[in-house]
Amino acid sequence: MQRRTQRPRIADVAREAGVSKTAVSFAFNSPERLSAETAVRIRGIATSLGYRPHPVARLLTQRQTMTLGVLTPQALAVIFSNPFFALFSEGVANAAEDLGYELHFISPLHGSLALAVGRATVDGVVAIGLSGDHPEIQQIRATGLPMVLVDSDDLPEHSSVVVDDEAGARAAAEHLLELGHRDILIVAVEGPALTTGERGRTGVTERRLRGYRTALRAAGVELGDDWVVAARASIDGGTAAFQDAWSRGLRPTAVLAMSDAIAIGAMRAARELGLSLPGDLSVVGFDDVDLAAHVDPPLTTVHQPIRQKGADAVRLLLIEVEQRAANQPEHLRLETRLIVRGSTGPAPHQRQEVPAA
Amino acid sequence: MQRRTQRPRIADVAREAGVSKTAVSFAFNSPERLSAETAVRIRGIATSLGYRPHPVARLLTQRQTMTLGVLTPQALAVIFSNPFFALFSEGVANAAEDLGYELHFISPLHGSLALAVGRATVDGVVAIGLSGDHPEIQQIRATGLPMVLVDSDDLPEHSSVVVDDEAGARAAAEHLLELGHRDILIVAVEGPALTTGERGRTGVTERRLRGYRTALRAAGVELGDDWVVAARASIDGGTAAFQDAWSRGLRPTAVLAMSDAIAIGAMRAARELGLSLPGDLSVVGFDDVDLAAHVDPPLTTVHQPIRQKGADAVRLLLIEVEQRAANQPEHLRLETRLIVRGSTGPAPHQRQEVPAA
DNA sequence: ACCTTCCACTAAACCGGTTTTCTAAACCGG
DNA sequence: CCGGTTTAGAAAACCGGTTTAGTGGAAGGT
Repeated sequence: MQRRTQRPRIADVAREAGVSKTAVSFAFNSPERLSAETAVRIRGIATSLGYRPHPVARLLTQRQTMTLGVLTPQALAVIFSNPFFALFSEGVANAAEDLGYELHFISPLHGSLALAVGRATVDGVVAIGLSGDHPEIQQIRATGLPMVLVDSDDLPEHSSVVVDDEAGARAAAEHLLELGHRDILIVAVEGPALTTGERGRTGVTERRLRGYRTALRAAGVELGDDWVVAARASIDGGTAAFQDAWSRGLRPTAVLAMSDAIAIGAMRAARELGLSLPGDLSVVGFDDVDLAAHVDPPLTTVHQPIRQKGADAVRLLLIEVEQRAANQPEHLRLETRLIVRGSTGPAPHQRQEVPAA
Repeated sequence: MQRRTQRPRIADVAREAGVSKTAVSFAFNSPERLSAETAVRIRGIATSLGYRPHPVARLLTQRQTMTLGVLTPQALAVIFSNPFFALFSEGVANAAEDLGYELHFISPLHGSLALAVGRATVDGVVAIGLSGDHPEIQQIRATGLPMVLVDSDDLPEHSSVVVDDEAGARAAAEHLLELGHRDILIVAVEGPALTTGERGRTGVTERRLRGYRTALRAAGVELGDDWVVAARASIDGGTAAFQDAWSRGLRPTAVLAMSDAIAIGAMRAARELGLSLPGDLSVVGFDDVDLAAHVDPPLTTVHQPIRQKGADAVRLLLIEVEQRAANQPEHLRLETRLIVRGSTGPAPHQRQEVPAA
């Protein structure tokens, strides 16, 4: 009654072949240390037994996993529904693959990101959207894992890659102001940053908001508190946010959206309310995902080099991973630029008076 | 000159605390087996030393990694640029996360998918687009790793999730035929299936092609060999393919594209050639990604439940992973359905005569 | 014939934990 | 005060490989 229907171990192969474990290991990893015939014979027996080296066991001695982690403070399901993240992953994957690394996605496990990081068998992580005020940041850093921050640079000891969100946002707002808009609705990405009030001054949302505000203030435009709303980072989120603002009586002539998905959702909501684009309403997005150029009307948006962020982050990470020296962290800031397409136009001369939905 | 600047091991903590390795292990994993004060003291010393259990070492004894692999025959960079895959990942991630599993993406390593699978430390894999005639399929199966196939069901021993591609394609073609189209260009997804001629009868491309052909044949429409072209599965790929067909003198009144991205690319190319949509050219896509409803004109396409495919695949995989019994493989076939939007319309009455670009 | 070198392979240590088995002391009822 | 049960922790085996440090015999040089 042997319940040993397990997978064969190296010792089983060794016994069957009448050699030592060492010889079997050599047959797989350094066949030149064995006579050709022995190596072939051992490998033959191994395959006939269905043996393959246990990947975890070999990881234990080879001190690296050849795997990179992508750390996300949100659930993966949220992340993958975000086209921004798909582009970012593309950049990461491209760089990682070139260098022979695989990718492991790390998201909060049982609610704890630190726990997930602690369990992860990776050589280093690229953390996207992890800011210095994350509640578990200390524990995460305590793992000692090489880490590169993306879209956050408030942990100077870690290399980072950010884009100039503030300048991009400012350009977006200035564009609308030049077109004569004064009643501008800002739709932010919902997240801890907004809901915790003054904390989280370091996130993407805050930087973009600061850019918008700077431009508006410089133009002498008053921005009412309820003209800044939050939305889930999805098309539906944008639709809901615009509908909500509209139903609260707000009648913007332009929308500054913090992501393209939100912008597209807002456009949809506006259409459903009978508004014409960009005649009645101008919309500016952020990110310039592939989608942006293909919607109707093509979306005016702030371009940021998303793929490159991913690729650069991997590059910086590998500097740290591969040379275990105490190298200086590097901080990259990439440019953004406004891409004017068809979703923005001159402000209507008078406040529009369209029928409510 | 001690070059021991390594991370602390469990033995270091044990020595420092004056206890055995066992006690340290207990302090972390089953503190109830220690007196409360001892457990607290040990954990305190551990943190002060910066100790955390080595994740690989603990994987070796806990016989599972709580990680699922997503196996893709193509490079990850290709994969992530495909909106279809983002949706699929979303479904996979959602299901995996609910069950406490993390995700590891496995793509060919140094050109070999089997090598990558062999090295991967996962409890099972979801293989997307891996057909039975993949050159390394035997080696991949030899790993003995639980595996669920998506978009392929020609390995009966493995559970699988497919959609009714053929019926969907047929519906798409019939829709165009009913609108009076007879000159229909088919743009397939490029891949091994097409380039190897008759081999690979099992892939998505072949099933869809069969659906198109069945409908056309039933309507007595002749389909010239050069009216089936291949394109990279991207917007640009679709643009290039349509331009190429046009420059070869083809003048279709409709396009059957095997992915939404290709369809959108073809629409762009058509626009650039001065065609109006759907007046001069009707286009039908496949997949119904989020994007499809938001382009101009909204894309008529074949909907398939992509997220659900991912979620179902994980569900089937976990049945196999968690109960190591010899359970029966399960084969799911999900439905597709045609979504008619604005990109299709009646065929122009006479062959159009538009100026070449 | 003797010493050295090389070859092909083995034994044992090691990677860093977990788990099983065992033991000494404390506890407990009668 | 005695035998039996807990309790708290230690010792050793184990997970499944890789790597280091040998080792015996054959070949080569003189």
